[in-house]
Amino acid sequence: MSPKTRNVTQREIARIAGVSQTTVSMVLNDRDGSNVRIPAATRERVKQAIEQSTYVADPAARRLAGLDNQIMGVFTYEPALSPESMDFYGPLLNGLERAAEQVGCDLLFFTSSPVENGTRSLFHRKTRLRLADGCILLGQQMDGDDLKRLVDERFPFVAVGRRDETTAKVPYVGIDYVSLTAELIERAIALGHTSALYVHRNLHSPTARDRMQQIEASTASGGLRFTLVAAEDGDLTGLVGAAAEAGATVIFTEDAFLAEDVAHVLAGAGIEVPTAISLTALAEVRDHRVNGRALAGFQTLRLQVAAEALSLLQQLVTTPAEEWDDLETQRLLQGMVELGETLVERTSAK
Amino acid sequence: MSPKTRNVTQREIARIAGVSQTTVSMVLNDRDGSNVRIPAATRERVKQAIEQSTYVADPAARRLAGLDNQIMGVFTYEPALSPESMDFYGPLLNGLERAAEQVGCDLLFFTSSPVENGTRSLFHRKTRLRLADGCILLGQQMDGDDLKRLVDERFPFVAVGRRDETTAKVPYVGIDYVSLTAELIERAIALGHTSALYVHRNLHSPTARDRMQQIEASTASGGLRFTLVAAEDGDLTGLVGAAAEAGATVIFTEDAFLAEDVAHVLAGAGIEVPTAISLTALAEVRDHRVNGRALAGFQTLRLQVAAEALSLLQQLVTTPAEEWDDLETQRLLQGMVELGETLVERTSAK
DNA sequence: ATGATTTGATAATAGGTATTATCATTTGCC
DNA sequence: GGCAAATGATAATACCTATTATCAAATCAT
Repeated sequence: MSPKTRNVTQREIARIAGVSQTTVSMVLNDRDGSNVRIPAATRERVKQAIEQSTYVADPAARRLAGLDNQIMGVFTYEPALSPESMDFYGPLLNGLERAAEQVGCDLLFFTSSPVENGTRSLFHRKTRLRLADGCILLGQQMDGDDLKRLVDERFPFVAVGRRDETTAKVPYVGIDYVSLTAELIERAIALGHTSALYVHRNLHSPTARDRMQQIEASTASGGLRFTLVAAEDGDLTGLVGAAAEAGATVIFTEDAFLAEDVAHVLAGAGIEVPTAISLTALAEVRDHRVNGRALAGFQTLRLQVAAEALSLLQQLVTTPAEEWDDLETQRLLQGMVELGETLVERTSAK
Repeated sequence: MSPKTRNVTQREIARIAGVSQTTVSMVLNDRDGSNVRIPAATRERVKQAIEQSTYVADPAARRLAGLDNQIMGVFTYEPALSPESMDFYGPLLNGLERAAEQVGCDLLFFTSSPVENGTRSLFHRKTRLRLADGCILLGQQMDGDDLKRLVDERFPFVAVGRRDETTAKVPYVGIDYVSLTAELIERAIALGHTSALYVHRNLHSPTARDRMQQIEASTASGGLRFTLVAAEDGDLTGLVGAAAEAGATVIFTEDAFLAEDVAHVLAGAGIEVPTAISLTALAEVRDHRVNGRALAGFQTLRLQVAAEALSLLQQLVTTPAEEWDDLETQRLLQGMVELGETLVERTSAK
């Protein structure tokens, strides 16, 4: 068995071409100036030597020397590749992969990140974060301390989803839920609805606040009157009663799964969607169906969000930290309202 | 705005604890021997300093010094995160993620790898392969040159799926399709079948040969007589004729999708599955259904395959290349036959 | 008391790349 | 011919960690 083959280095190339390691580096990086000059002949000789060999720059050495490596970290606060997560992460990861292939960069998934005192943390004692040029953060809920520290350390990163709750200015790419919610409420009003239910889980995430803001605004301005129904861990008793009491003719839910649950509970009470009552999610609906009908809601173009996030991240990486303020680092993409077949004209008046 | 914070290094820790960088390194790695001794007092002082700080070892420097990093590369010959690929890659990636989290390692997806002269190559001029401790290779078809070079360079890697076509000994974890195929044929025989069709695509992949081997063996031994039907790009004209001519009472297909196509063509000819003819895939069937019935085939436990692959890879990484022969580097896992509801007792005799 | 050994710690170096500073040689000019 | 400037190339260094070699001081043995 032959001895372990050592990797070919610039020094090796230099030996072959009869120059110094410095010269090889200069040729590789097309460096040429008043201080360093390399005539075409020498340049060609070195290039030949490289071409003949299997030389590949050592990424570790490059990184140590402070250069970029076209490696972007990906951090998720929960497992991203499980079947259950696919509904949410799938399109994002798909978008990331496509964009990464496009621009020629690799993706480092921080699948380690052990659970420390309850929650996953990006900064554990063995984090390989610094190996990446930058990092994409995915997840509904993310740790405020992580975000703050990333900002403080001037580490290039982009969060997917709006994140302006913290004091630090967090770069993000998200969807404009405010506009979407407003638009869908408008639509319901145009269809003759005056009283609605909003079935939500918790109200702590930024997007939850976005929706709530519009819902409160609508109720305040007398556009569409909302009654809130909290569904703690999917508990929907009280739903039917609340609907009857409010005389609601349309139900908004926080997400598509909740909409399915709601439809199920309504069906149990003999209330048919959408003939008896309209139903719509204030979230991505993809191909969710209720009673065989396409659920109304949003189309959030997660593929584009992911691509935009990677693009922004690359800009951050290639821009010195002092000039980051010149970039638009907080970007909201416009989604689309998906009318579906479950949001229809007001039928039963009360 | 504060100046860019430099990362805290061992040198910095050393300065705080009043020792040398060497000592810090020794403490971190619990080094202690005849040559280097550190009294408990000093050791404690250094540990304190580290604890107080945010010190994290620089992975690039570690790598450059020839150490491992708990980073495993993942290479796929096609996009792995697209919805279309999910059927095949999904369970594998899920298994990888779980196993990686378990053992605390990160996954570096080589999503760059541009297309060079027709096919994707692991070894392009900017490959970041060496940044990983080892690499998992995924994909139905993989490049023989890549495999050979990996073996030659003694780079730790594991292929998912049997790979013994090449001269070099490729470490792999796969499913024993030979046993599964044999078992399913036995089952068909026990159900009274004597003549079968095998509908296949190409016959070049290793698993395709596995299946074919058993099919030929069965035909030769007079167990179950097979007639081959090639479905070039899904073209299934000739299917019905071949079935009639051979008097086949059961159809085997190369994969589940092909089984669905076959069922469709049969239905078009007024032949019902499984009442008129039995149908089974020689591949993973998961929750594929034909005429509302669970398709017969295999259960290949891809989650376990992925976990086993990562486990083997870790063994390779932590074992010097000279001793690799002592490990079982070619592993076949036993899958399970999934009887389903489309492989039934022979009905129509011919 | 003095040579041998143990103890505690560090200087020096490797690993591969990029950059800065430096140097020797050649060319240009009058 | 002699000095300034341009040219071609390299030595030295930084990046950070792990390891090997080295060294001074303290302890031991006789």
